[in-house]
Amino acid sequence: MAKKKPVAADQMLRLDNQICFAVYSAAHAFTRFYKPLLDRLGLTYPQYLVMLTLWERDGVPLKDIGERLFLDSGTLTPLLKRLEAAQLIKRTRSTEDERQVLIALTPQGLALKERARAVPSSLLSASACSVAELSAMKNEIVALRDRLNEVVGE
Amino acid sequence: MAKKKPVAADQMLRLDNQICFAVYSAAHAFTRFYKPLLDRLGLTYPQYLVMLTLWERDGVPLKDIGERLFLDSGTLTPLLKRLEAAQLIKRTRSTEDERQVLIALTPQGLALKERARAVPSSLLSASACSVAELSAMKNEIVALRDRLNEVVGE
DNA sequence: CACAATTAGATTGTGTACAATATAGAAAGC
DNA sequence: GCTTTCTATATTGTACACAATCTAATTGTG
Repeated sequence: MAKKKPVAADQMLRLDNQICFAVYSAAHAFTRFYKPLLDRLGLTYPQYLVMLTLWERDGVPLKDIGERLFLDSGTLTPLLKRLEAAQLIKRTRSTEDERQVLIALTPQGLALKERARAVPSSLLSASACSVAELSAMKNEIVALRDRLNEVVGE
Repeated sequence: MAKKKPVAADQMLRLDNQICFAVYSAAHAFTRFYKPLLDRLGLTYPQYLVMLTLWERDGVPLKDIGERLFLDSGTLTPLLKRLEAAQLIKRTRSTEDERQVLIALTPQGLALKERARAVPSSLLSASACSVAELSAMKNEIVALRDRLNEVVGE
C-alpha cells in the first residue's frame, strides 16, 4: 500500500474548514456592509474605529489608540492625518512629553457621533441575530483573538 | 430634564461591544500568528489562501478563485503575478475563452502543500480549543458573513 | 451577420497594514 | 552631568483591498 493519499490530513487544508478564512472573509463582509453607511459619514472603516475610541475618551496619545485597536504608528500616522484634514480631529504635541501626539476631537468630530449611531443599529438588523447572540459570538471571537495574541507575544 | 445623555445608545457605540471590531482584530491576530509559519513557506496570508484553493482544485480561472475568496481582479492580478514570480503557479490564457487566465500549480507549488500542513495544526494547538469548538465557531461566523453578503448584494 | 451588451482581466488611485528604520525626547545608571 | 537605553512617532517600502475605468473577447438580439 504505497502512495496512499492522506485524506484526513487533506481535510485540514480545505479552505472551508479554516476558521481563519471564516474570520478573514467575515471582516471583509463587515467593511462592505458598512461602506454605504460610512460613506455618508465621510469615514473609512478603520477611521470609524478610531472615532469610536475617541468618542469614548478624547485627548489621548496616538499610542493609546494603537494599543486599543492593535495598530502601530505606521498605520495610524497617515490615517490620523487624513482625519485631521477632514477636520474631525486635531493633532497636538504634548507639552509634558514632547514625544507624544495627543489626539482630540473637533466639534465636528464630536457631532459626528450622533449620526454614527445608525451604524451599529443597521448591523444589528442586518445580522438577523439578537443582541445576546451577537454578544456571545463576539466574546468567543475576542477570547480566541486574545489567545492568539498571547501566543504571538511569547 | 433637558439634555440627558443617551446612556443606552452610548453602549451601542462602545468599541468593546462591536462584533465587527472583534472580527477585524481577530483577523489581524490570525495573520500575525501565521506570519512566522508562512514566512517559512515564502507566502503571505492572502497568498496562502489562494494556494489552499489551488490545492483543492487546479487549473481554474482567476474569477473562480476570486469568487471563492471574495476578492476581485484588482487584488488577485498582482498577487498571482507574485506567486508566478515565486515559481509556485503558472498563468496561461485559456484557448477556449481568451478572456480567461487559468491558474495552474507548478511542481513546486504542489510540493508546498506538504509543508503547509503544519499551519492548521499549529493554529489548532495555539487556539486551546477542540476541533469541534473551532468548527462550531466557524459555522456561526460563516453564517453571519453570508447574511451580510446577502444584504450587500440586495 | 451586425452590433449592442456583457464578461474577464488589467490598470490606476486611495487607503490601510506592517516590517524596518530613523529621529527626537525622556528616563536610567553611573 | 553624561551617556546609554528606552519610548513615541514618523518615514519608507512591500503587499493587500477595492472603486473606477479600460480593453479585449464573447454572447445575445434582431
